[in-house]
Amino acid sequence: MENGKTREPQQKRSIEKKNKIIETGFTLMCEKGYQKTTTADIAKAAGVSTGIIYSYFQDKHDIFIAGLRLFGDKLLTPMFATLTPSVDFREALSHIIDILIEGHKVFGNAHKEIEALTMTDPEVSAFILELEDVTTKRLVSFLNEEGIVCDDLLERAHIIYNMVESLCHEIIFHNHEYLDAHRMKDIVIETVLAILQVKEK
Amino acid sequence: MENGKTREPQQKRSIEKKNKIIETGFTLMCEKGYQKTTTADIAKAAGVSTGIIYSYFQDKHDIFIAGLRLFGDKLLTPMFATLTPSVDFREALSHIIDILIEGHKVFGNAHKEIEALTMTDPEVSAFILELEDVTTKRLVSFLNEEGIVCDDLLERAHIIYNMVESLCHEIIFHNHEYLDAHRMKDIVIETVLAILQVKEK
Amino acid sequence: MENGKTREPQQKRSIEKKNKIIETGFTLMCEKGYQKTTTADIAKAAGVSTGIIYSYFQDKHDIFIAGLRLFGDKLLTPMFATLTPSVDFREALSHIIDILIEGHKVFGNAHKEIEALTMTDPEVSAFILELEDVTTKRLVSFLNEEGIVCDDLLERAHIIYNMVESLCHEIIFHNHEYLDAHRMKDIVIETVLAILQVKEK
Amino acid sequence: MENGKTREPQQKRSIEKKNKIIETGFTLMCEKGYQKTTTADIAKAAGVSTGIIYSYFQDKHDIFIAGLRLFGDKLLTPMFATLTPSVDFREALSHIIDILIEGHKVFGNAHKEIEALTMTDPEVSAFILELEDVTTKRLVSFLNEEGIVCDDLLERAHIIYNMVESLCHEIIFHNHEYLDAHRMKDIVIETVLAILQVKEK
DNA sequence: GATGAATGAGAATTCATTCAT
DNA sequence: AATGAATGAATTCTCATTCAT
Repeated sequence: MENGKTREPQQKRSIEKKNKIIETGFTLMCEKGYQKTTTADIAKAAGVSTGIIYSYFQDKHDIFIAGLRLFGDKLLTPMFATLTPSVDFREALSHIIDILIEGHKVFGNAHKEIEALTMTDPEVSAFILELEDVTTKRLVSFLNEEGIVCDDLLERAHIIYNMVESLCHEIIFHNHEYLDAHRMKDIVIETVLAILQVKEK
Repeated sequence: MENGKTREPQQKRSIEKKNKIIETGFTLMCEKGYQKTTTADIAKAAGVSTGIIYSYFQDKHDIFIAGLRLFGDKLLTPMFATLTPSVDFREALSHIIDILIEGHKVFGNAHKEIEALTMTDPEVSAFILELEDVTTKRLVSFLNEEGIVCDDLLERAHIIYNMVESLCHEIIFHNHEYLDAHRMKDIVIETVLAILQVKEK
Repeated sequence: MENGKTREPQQKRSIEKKNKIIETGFTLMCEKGYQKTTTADIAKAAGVSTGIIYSYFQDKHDIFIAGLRLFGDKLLTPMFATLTPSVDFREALSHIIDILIEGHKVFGNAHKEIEALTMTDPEVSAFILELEDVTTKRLVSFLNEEGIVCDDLLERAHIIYNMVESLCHEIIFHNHEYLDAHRMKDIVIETVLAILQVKEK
Repeated sequence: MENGKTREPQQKRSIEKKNKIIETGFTLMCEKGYQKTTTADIAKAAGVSTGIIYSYFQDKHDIFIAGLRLFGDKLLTPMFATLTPSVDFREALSHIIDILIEGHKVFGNAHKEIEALTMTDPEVSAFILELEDVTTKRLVSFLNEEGIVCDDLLERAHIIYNMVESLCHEIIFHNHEYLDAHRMKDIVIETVLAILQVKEK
């Protein structure tokens, strides 16, 4: 943790400043892209000097990782909170999707940027894989609790994960005019049920 | 088209050289990332001088776009060729997925890189949307030919498209150790059939 | 002296603190080099805040100068104390050399660093020249007391000074494996006597 | 040699440019000090862009090392050429000193700067030690040829080396007004003879 | 048409110094 | 008096692009 260069802010004021840098910096990186966001941009947007950034972070990359963790938590926490046993599974699924959409909005454009960095940056790669793992496995254990057990549940859970994720993207960015997001949501719910019911036979 | 700077090569030799730059450059960008690939890298890998690149392309970005078009075609052509009426739909689906996996291998890491650029670069964004549109719509018309007709077929086709895409990624990169790619393929086929059969009732 | 910015500490506590900064700072600068020693390094090593340094010193350079004066005195005082009339000149010379070696150890690497700064920094330059002057002249007056008088005694004294200095360096740092420091000391003593005896004829 | 970043100029024009950078850069570093000389300064003084510097050198330090080698040769070559058997040893000595003075003028202020860097920079350190070794050993073999043989000749040679060096400095910079350089030269010659004659007994 | 040396704007990072607390 | 967080000018180094040959 300690590297002799960066320091952990102790005072409330400084902690806020550090968080401000993470939030503003990460947001900027997600909006403009990692490469196109300069440390000067981040400093300006966060209302601090360039120097202070290097008191709290080793480099630009470090800010990105910090942002990743912060927003990763913001995404997972409410989602996991939703995965409680429920009488109406369909209803629960609909709710989970809504939660995920909200969570994804936090990341915004970041998702693509993060996935691109995944390819070249081992630290980002590790984080995003971990995120997918945790989510998939949490989903599996939830399904187990719901009484759904089968060999390939991990695979099914992952397919569901990807399907919900692309649904989120479509809903958030509405990239394709000819697609109706609400219809998609309904189809996804149907499909998820189909994926899981297959095994209930 | 003409901008007074770049020129369209007329001679066979020059056309080959231009294509070499596109292929080598695009491949490099996909492997190392757009930003981390320098024009010097591209020139060296393509066996040309840095200067000549600017005879054929306006800038680095232009090479990427050209690569996108070239490989877009390489991806779509064989895929579309496969979508011919068939007695065994399940068999056809399996074949399509295999073709797509092959097609995705061509892009390799590019996919993520391209999607990241999508966020900031309108030209890339337009291209990738166009690609998704063409694919989705072609899939829809194929399904229509197969006798599958319904209101939300576009949405269903898009969901299928995304599901197949993430399957491709998992198979190519095998990011998650705990997932069995072949099982995933089977589930995807099943699920696609489920998505489409719902409407056959 | 007063510049409206720095102040002369009155309290015992403050005087100690100022001296601590000079000693620690100067030592650090001599070990790591002037440029590579940051004010943060000095503050940390001296156990004070970076801010307080600027209460006692105008800038980093000022600390170096202060260190120079402090250690200059530490070097000269014992050396001069040794230069007392003696029956055995050779014995006295040997003792002087030992004293000088001790004195040089205090400076350590500083010597080179100081001499380098001499070239660009007038204040350092003036100080080091003054040091050499005082030493040379003190040596001359000592020699005079010993009955050695001649026109070019200043020049001879300076040559002796340089010879002893490079002997000190060799003994302290032992840069050249193939040189025997003790042999060198003997040769230097012999040579010094030779330099001076010439004039005794 | 090859590091994939810097390249060795092939064309006459480029070789001249590279040498210009070394000479101008090294001179500047010697005049203003290593740290105070920026790459921008060097580029400006050499009449080139900052970028081209990094085509030929890895960094600023690399330029310094290159300068060291270049001027090291300029110093040693004429000196070694002078060390030929001679009837009049005193005359030869006087000539050697003159040659060394000329050689040292090339380095100018560099000497002190180099010696300071010696303390912190292993590469500079290695170079300067090598230079001293080569010179000392060459002097010893010359003395052997002249018929001077004794156990501690290396030590004597090194003392002579240092004595001549400080003489050079005094003559070039004339730091101490009260010293007469010509008198010093005479004393040095006398002393050198004394150092060597001791062994002729 | 082709080359690759040269350019220089731009980015990350450092650190002496200041200043709010 | 003392602190140490904050500043921002200054510096090194990179690389897309140009241009003399």
